Amino acid sequence: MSSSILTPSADADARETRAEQVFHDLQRAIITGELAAGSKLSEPALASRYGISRGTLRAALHRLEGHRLVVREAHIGTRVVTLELSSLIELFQIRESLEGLACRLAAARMPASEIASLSRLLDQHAESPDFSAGRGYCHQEGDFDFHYRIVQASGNAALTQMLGDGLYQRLRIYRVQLAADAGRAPQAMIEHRRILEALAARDGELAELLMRRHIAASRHHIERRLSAQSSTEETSP
Amino acid sequence: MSSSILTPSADADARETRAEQVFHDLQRAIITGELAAGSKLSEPALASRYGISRGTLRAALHRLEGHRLVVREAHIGTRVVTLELSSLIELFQIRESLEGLACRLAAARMPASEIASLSRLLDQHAESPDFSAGRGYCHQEGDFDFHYRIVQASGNAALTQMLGDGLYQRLRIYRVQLAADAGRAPQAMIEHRRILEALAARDGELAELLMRRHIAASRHHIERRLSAQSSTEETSP
DNA sequence: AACAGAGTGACTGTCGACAATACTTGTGTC
DNA sequence: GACACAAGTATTGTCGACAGTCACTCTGTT
Repeated sequence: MSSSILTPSADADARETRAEQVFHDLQRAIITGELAAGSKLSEPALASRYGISRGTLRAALHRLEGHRLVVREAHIGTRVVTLELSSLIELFQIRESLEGLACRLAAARMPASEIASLSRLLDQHAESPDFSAGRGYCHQEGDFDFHYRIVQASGNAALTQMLGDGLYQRLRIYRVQLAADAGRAPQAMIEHRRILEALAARDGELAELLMRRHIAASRHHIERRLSAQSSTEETSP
Repeated sequence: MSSSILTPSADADARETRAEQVFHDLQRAIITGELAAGSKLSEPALASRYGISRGTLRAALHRLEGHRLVVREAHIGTRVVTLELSSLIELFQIRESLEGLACRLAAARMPASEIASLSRLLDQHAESPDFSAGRGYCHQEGDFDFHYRIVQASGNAALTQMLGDGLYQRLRIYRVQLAADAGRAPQAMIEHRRILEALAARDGELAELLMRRHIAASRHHIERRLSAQSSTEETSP
């Protein structure tokens, strides 16, 4: 089997529809901040930019709306979702609950080979230059890889879809733009290892508890970081 | 002044778009089973049936896809989601987790007036003829009203949207077609009252625990009911 | 000068038609 | 009789154009 760890996007398949190509590209642009949060998306402008018809572009926008990456209002237009601290906290509360569930399920069903593979993934992360420098890791793709692979191992397809297609995409917007997890990489690595140990021991209750604490700690870290950031920016408009 | 700006008759909402009207009607048709699960939705047929263009109908189908009520495949077509027991169990696992979270949050934030209002709602349910007859209640709108109002009281908008726009709609498909909760109404009523008591006592931990048990009991009830049903229907195709 | 209203401009909603792809049917061969 | 292949049909993807609605501007009045 090809050992490529894929993100759920970015497969430029020839059988892919134009609307799907544009959807994926817009999704990437929104996540990376290339399209600023809250900015309006003009249908004629985007259609001509991608060289497609407005109808095709609207299909892509509708898909983005389904993934909660844009909000549409009748006769008004389409805007990229805005990111507010309160919404970010809400998403982390949901993550805490759902990934705890995923951990409990994964402890019972995850194959030993997959557990070993995840352990090697953590080793790779620990050896990466980004991690050694104290930056990156958490707001990289890799962090979601660890979490996402546990979610996949839960065997709950609806859960995997709900987190992978919806929640994680939205969270990546925050991560890229706010660098929300900066400085927490070493502690997060320790917590990841402990979660993996609980999974290896087939202790679902413990794995759930550790994952909930891990995500709660991330949430608290972001809360402190953003509140401090906002207090130093009181003079800016 | 000219008295006839609007004819007050039969115009559902003039500000609602045709595509939105059709979306709501298709959503209703799917939930009620008027459109059978797994059946294919022909764009030309539906467009002519609603008297709209195919482009407009496609917008409605895209919104249904976003709500996970239909699945679309490029160059193949659109089908109503199929309901399988395994998926139903998955959705209940997610509900158990998320509504437990909602209960814990609601215990801290729910206004006393809303708790009193919910108590009166349960009284109404208990007095309804459907409940006394031992049928209904649970797979009525009212059951979701109780649950949904707790979710709303959690104050987590993302959670409310995730459950209300997504999960509950899909669950209603099962409820309508399988009458999954038949016979459990009295027990469910007792559990609802205990959850409400925990909320009134501001005991978030207990409220979460009770809600999780309540939903788990529903899940077990459905599992037993459907396994028994499938064993008696072995002769049917 | 400030506010209200009409007019203009742009954008979104909707439509019908054309092209590309998938499914169906009929035929021929083994 | 069954299977494989090819033509035909139906359905989906895409496009350009028209109509309705909203936002902005400019003018006129108080």
